[in-house]
Amino acid sequence: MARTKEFDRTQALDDAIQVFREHGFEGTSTEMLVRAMKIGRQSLYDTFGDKWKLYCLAVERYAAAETDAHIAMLHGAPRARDGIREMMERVAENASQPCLGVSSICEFGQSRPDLTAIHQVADRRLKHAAKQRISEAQADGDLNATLSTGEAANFLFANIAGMRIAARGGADSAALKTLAHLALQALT
Amino acid sequence: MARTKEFDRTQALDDAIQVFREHGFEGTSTEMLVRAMKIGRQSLYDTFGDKWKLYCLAVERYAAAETDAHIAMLHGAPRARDGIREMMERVAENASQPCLGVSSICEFGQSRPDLTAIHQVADRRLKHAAKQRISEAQADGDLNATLSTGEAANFLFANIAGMRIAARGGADSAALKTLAHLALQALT
DNA sequence: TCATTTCTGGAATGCTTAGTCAAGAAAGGA
DNA sequence: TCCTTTCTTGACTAAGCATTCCAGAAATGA
Repeated sequence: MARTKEFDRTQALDDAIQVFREHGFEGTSTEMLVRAMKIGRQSLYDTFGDKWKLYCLAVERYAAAETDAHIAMLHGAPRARDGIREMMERVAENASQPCLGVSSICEFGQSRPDLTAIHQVADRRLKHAAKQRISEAQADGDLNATLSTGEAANFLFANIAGMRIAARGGADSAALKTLAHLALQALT
Repeated sequence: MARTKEFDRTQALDDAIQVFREHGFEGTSTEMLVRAMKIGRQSLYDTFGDKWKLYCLAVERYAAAETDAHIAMLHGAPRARDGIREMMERVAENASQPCLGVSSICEFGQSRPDLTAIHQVADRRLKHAAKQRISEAQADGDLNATLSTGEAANFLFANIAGMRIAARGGADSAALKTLAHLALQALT
């Protein structure tokens, strides 16, 4: 068998993610995709099926990467509370680029079961890690121990989404940092 | 001059708002609009110009009404802190329907100056009212007076957006109420 | 060199879209 | 009654869309 030219699927998918982040699903045409991905139209359809499947793959990959990054921050400091702060601060620093997770939830809500399933997988994993770390911080006396860890985690995630909307609406870096700080302080 | 049949522009615009809330700009076709608005296609173009102008009008009207409702809640109780709480609780109660403000910011970011201008008008008005009421609550000793009123207002707005994203992602009413409560408590 | 495989790019298909046009129905004033 | 205005309806145009088809280029193993 002859092994022949192969484009980098992962790179192409990352390029697609960038386009979907900026323009959403409906706002993105296949023309925009093939240009950004630098592959032929046929390769796109052969490799990814169709536009919707590609979008789902993009959301899945983005969510996994984003979850990894959140968890890495959560565990990036010995003290649990510092880890939580680093997670929130990283969001503030990266919020100038739109979030595909927020965008896809906003665009489709719960109307597409396959998309909802993708979100749930990432959500569960992140929530599990966050609850653990929140629990630790509570044990350290750094966070209010009367709060349920699940509620505290939900609050952090809602604030992350809020920060990202604020950023997309024009909030500057300093304002985002303040939001991150206030969200963390709320759990103290 | 003969006054003749006239459809209700305001009602038609409200119908358009409903469609745009659910499907966004790109996800809405003129076919969906004329059906929902119960007017002829020609009437739509004669009255509102084109799809984009109709969308801007819808966002503007929605933002004005939503701002009015927020402000009404803010002033719905003698004690400033209660007014702020009522604003947050109303959001929790109404969050099952998607927010056109969040949606349009998510879909277009800062890329359309006319849309950005519409948001800014509503934002400024709401922020002004919120800052006043926050300031009162601080004077009452109900809110942490070391916080800048602007930062506190931004925090509340970010939490409103976060609650709405959470709701669109499937959060139930109890979870939203908890988010509202935590956001308010954060400013104490 | 040749064969095999994969990617490319343009052309074609068929559907959907936004927006226009034109004929006529509805409604009320004169 | 007739006239004027506004709304409706369906047909139409022209562009854009996702997707498929096809001919050939690129790349590599034999």
